[in-house]
Amino acid sequence: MRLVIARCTVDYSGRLDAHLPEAVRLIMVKADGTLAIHSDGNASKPLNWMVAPNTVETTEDEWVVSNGRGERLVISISEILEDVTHDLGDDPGLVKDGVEHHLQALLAGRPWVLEDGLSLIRREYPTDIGPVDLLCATPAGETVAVEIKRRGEIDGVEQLSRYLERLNLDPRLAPVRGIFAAQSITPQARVVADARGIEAVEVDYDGLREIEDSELRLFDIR
Amino acid sequence: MRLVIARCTVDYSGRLDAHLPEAVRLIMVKADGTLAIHSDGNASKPLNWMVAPNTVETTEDEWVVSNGRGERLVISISEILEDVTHDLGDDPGLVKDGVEHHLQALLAGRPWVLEDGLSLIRREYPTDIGPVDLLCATPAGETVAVEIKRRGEIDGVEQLSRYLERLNLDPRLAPVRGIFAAQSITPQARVVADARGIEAVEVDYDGLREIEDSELRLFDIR
DNA sequence: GACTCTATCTCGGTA
DNA sequence: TACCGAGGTAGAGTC
Repeated sequence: MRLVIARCTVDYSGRLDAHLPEAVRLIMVKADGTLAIHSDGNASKPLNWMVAPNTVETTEDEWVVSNGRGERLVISISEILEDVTHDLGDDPGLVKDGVEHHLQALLAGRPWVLEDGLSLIRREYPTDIGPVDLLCATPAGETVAVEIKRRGEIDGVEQLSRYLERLNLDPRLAPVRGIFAAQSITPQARVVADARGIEAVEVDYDGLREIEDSELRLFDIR
Repeated sequence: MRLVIARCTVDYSGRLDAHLPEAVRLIMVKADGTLAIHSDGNASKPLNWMVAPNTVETTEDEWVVSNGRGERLVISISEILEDVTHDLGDDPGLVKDGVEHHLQALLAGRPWVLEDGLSLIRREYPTDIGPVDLLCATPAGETVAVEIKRRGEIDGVEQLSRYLERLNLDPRLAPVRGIFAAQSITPQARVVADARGIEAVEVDYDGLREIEDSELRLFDIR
């Protein structure tokens, strides 16, 4: 990684056109060529950037970064105040916990916590407007579509409504009803779900994870 | 701005839980306290971050960043390889061109490119759930609501549907139909638009801008 | 402060 | 590769 602090102007042309007047900024260049220009205040995001894969050509007072999709970033440098380079090596990467995907995996393994007797048909059941998180069946042979969110808000209920609309066009599945599952559900989302005949269920993520842990210990499969 | 390159581990707890094993990384601290941790590859985004307003407490081998919303970032430092600080001063800021707002301005000036004979009633027509991009009229006196996006995806059709629902409650306007305009429209968005009786129109931003340029030259009003 | 919407969104997954 | 959905979305604007 190379870090340069310099007085510069910047022009970007690509997905839009943008210009930065002269000022002192940080230019960060990563090992893969990804480049970002940061100011000191008022934003965690860079002012300008260009992600790899790209080409960086540097002369003393001008850097030209371009890529294969017609984007071009030109940095004109009038003064360099700092210029350091370090090899950081590979990063072992981030371990995340608590995201929607993990919640989906937990519920796919035990759909009966959403409704007694429910069993999984498949995860990510495809429709022509995108995949349904879980498609399940009741003991009576009904079909149930489940949409899972970490935070249950109105757009999630609308997403499930769209899926139900499409699924109910399929005579092999219809009638399909919906369950909206989330760690927390806003009152507004609950109102909309009720109005559409969709059941809204809050699930206890930490509780589910503990159950999973104890099951794993029980069967000694760690 | 302070730039530290250090061997460290990181733990974040807040909107989710995340952990970074030990490795060499860049820690960037901006003047307002905004902090970001970058690796050298595979991402333009930081691995972890915490935006201002926050509190940063540093001891020699541990930095604790916390904010008022229960988020907490702990950096355990085992070795510092670089530590530089520069005052970058205020940044004059970015000038942009080519975003949705411009597309809206261009289409407001010539709505007939969306549909023959269409004329503008007003831009940013207010409803109680937000402003409609363009409200237009046909020669026959029909009302048409236009939603404009750079990229036309399902969310945009959903947004227009909500506006149409509200607008059709107003007896002075009803019936109102919709046009969904974007530089590109996904097949899924098109399916949903069709199902709702909304017309989906792809528009050519560069072409529109050229037409505008030639009109300006024609009337010599530059 | 709460709500809404845009974004050079970025990023990961999948067909 | 293109497309689609999630995101600790971030950030700006409005009320």
